[in-house]
Amino acid sequence: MPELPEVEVSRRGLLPYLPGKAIVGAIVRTPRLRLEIPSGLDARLAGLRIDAISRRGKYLLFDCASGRGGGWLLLHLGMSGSLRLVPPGTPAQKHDHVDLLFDTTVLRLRDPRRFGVLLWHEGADVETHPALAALGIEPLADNFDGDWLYAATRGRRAPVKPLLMDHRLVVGIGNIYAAESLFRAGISPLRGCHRISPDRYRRLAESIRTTLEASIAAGGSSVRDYVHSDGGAGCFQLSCAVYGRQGEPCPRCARPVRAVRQAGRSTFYCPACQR
DNA sequence: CGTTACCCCTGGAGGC
DNA sequence: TGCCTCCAGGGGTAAC
Repeated sequence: MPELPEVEVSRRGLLPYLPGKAIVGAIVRTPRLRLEIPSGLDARLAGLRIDAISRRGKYLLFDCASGRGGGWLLLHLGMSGSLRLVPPGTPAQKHDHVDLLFDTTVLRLRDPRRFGVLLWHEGADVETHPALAALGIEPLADNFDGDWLYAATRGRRAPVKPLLMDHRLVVGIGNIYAAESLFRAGISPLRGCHRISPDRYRRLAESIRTTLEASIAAGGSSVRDYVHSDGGAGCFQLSCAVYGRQGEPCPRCARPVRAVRQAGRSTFYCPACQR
């Protein structure tokens, strides 16, 4: 479920509760996620304090670097991961793999498909961690714009959609927001990135930014619910224009939305509105 | 470089 | 009711 907006909404949902709190311990029920959770996490975390929670791409970064033996907790929610805050003693349900224990609350990670990742980085310089070092630009950063995209795609010929989803180039854009951003920009997902003008790249960068920001804002309206409930509220708050709508009328021209397969993923677009 | 296939996992939907 | 196949919002690797 999580692309950048969902991760950011989760982060904001935790901000009122966790920073400044001491970690009492950790319970790892299932060490085998996509990568193995480092052993001894409980001993390593106990006594550390979470000073801040940041985000890099789809990674949530818990800054526990201030104390002796401190470092950073890196969390990727994969395809099906979600976080919730529950009262201490709340029984774990199926797929509740990890608890971070605080004195008055528990941060619980649920991830049915176990494509998530939970890693520990010793020391303060988290950006050097291998999972983060090769990541591309943040699409909500000030220096991300059409000119940047245009320059970054010179010398490449791949279709634009798989490129948008390549986190070595731009982070955080998954299958849904790639499709929605391209629809808003009027660009075909099949178009080679070398055949898009600077003007159209500007429009695309703007579409990416506004799509992500609108989604965060929509999820943000129910941040508490997202983190505190056991439902998926916070996702899908914005209806999609083309994603998942194969055969349905395009919201702009009413011709049927088409589905194709690119790089092993479903792509939805309007062949009339997107060129 | 770009594309494809396959891997990690579970669960839901739909066909029979 | 079961059993089968396909699909899913992520990402890594290897092969061609």
